[in-house]
Amino acid sequence: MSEEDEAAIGSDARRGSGPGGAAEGAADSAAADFIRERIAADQASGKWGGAVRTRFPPEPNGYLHIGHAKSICLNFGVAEEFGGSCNLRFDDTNPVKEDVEYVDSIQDDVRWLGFDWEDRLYFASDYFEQLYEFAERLIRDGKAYVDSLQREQVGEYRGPWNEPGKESPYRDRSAEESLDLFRRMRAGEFEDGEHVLRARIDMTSGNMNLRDPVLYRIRRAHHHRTGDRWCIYPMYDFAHALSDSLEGITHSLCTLEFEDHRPLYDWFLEQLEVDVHSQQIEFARLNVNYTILSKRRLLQLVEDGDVEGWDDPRMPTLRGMRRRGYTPEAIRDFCTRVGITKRKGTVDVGLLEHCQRDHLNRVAPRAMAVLRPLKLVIENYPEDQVEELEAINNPEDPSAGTRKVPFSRELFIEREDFMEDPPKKFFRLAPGREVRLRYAYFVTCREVVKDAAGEIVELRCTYDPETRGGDAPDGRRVKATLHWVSAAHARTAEVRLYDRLFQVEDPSALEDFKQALNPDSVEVLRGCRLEPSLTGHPVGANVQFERQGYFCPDTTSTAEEPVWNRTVSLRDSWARAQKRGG
RNA sequence: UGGGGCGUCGCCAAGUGGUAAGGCUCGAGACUUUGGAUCUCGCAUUCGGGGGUUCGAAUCCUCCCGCCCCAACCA
Repeated sequence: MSEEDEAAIGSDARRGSGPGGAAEGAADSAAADFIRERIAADQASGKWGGAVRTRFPPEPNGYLHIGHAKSICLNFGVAEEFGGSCNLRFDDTNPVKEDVEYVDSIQDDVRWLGFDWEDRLYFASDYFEQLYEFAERLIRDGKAYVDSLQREQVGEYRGPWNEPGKESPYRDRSAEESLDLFRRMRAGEFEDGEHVLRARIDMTSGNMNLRDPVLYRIRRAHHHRTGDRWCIYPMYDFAHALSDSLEGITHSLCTLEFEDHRPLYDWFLEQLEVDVHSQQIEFARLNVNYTILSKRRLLQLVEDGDVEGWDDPRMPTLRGMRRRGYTPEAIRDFCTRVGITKRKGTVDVGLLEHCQRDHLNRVAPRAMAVLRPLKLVIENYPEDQVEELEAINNPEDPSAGTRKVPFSRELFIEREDFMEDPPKKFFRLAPGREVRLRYAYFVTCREVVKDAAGEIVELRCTYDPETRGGDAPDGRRVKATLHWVSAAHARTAEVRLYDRLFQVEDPSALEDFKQALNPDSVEVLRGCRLEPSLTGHPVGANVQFERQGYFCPDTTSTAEEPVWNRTVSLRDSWARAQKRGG
């Protein structure tokens, strides 16, 4: 979106390079998708005078999710790449479902994702007066009429796919009569549902959208922007096509289910002889396995309390992902890697996770945190001594520098880093075995202390003072390096580990998608110990807990009671090997 | 059943008549003070199927099969 970015948009700067020079890790010069090819062709042929104007047209009836991100990246991305612009337009033609809560959150989410519509914020409702004029014109031209059939009758007359529909007895109403009725509809003289304005197209068309589609319905509902000024509201097809035209949209990109609406879209623009006949192009919407991307169903989860809200970290909403710690860079990278085609498919969440790890690996500072603490006492380490050991903040980024981490006689290590009776390939701590404590010393386990119940409560170890920093002067090697935290200096925190919200790949295929909800989608760990440098870490700021994953403080986190979310775990080849081996 | 689309590796996805890119996943190895990262190597004789055209087809023709969307006064 910046000037530099636009300047950098060469003929093949198709992918990646979102705002802020985002997706560096993404494919460099990948082939353009069919939409970009088409736009490039239009630009080359001089159609539209080389202009490219797109729009992202959400209906403010829910929160944006990862599926919308694909569309946002496409629309804003294409505009940016071709030196055009992208509008943010709310498709707010159905007041009973829409709310300002959503228009606010949507703007916030689009901005967070990294896109800027500058002063081009529009609402279909801003065009209500113009749309009304267009409607009157259609009536005057004999291309639309007021129908007074009952709602159910309209459906019956439309007929089934395989037979032609029946024309409404009101279809031949004179233009004058229809015009009068339509004006009175607007004036509020009729009850909801009493009349409807329909286009006069073709009741025998194989395309149901052309069987005299409804243009306006009477709906006495308070609109979030126009209040009670209107009691008739335009339908999507009519409003959308004309809003696009009014805004001078050159390429109107939408999802596949609108493919057979295109003839209707074109019909409106042709009949009304508008200046700009926008081109609608359809692409496949995004699907991700183990989740659900349906505003209706997501709303249900929220309303039924299956999740904490729209921003629950397990939700595929942009809000939820943001709270969980997902970054705009990763989401944008994901969207470009997924591509744009007309094939419906389902992308593996693994790709999303990979994109997130890829980004965070490069930018997230490292720290040590023990999630399931096991006390480790170094018997030969001085009782009251404390050393400040130097640790690297990010091995992938030398400029991130180093920090000091306190080390003392009593530490905590991860419970799963010790096994009393280790299997063959287990390299971590075990009785009599020596391992390295990261950035500290080599320690050897001398004794395992258990409580009455036989539970391991403490490990007694000895350390080798010669190995300070983590290297043995005699060249001695260890097979494992463990993270740790000094017991006296550690900060206690709650950590939430998230797993997929659903346990089946395609919950929407089920009769009741809720049956597939994963009962273990969140595991709350209390009493976790964090290294002191993490104290007061800002909400949402990502850090890698070494050997474990990427985490960030939750929105509910406070200085007194820190709460961290795991965004995504690190790849764990040990865990995978174990799983594989049964 | 009428209309509109889509079928290339487990998942995405290039390919547009010249002899199957890439990413993710997965497997093997190297390296490693994160069993992370990185690095090497491997992973479709075959493009939903059958015919045909052609010196040559995933790409052209043809027939068939499969899947998705559409009968809201939702978007």
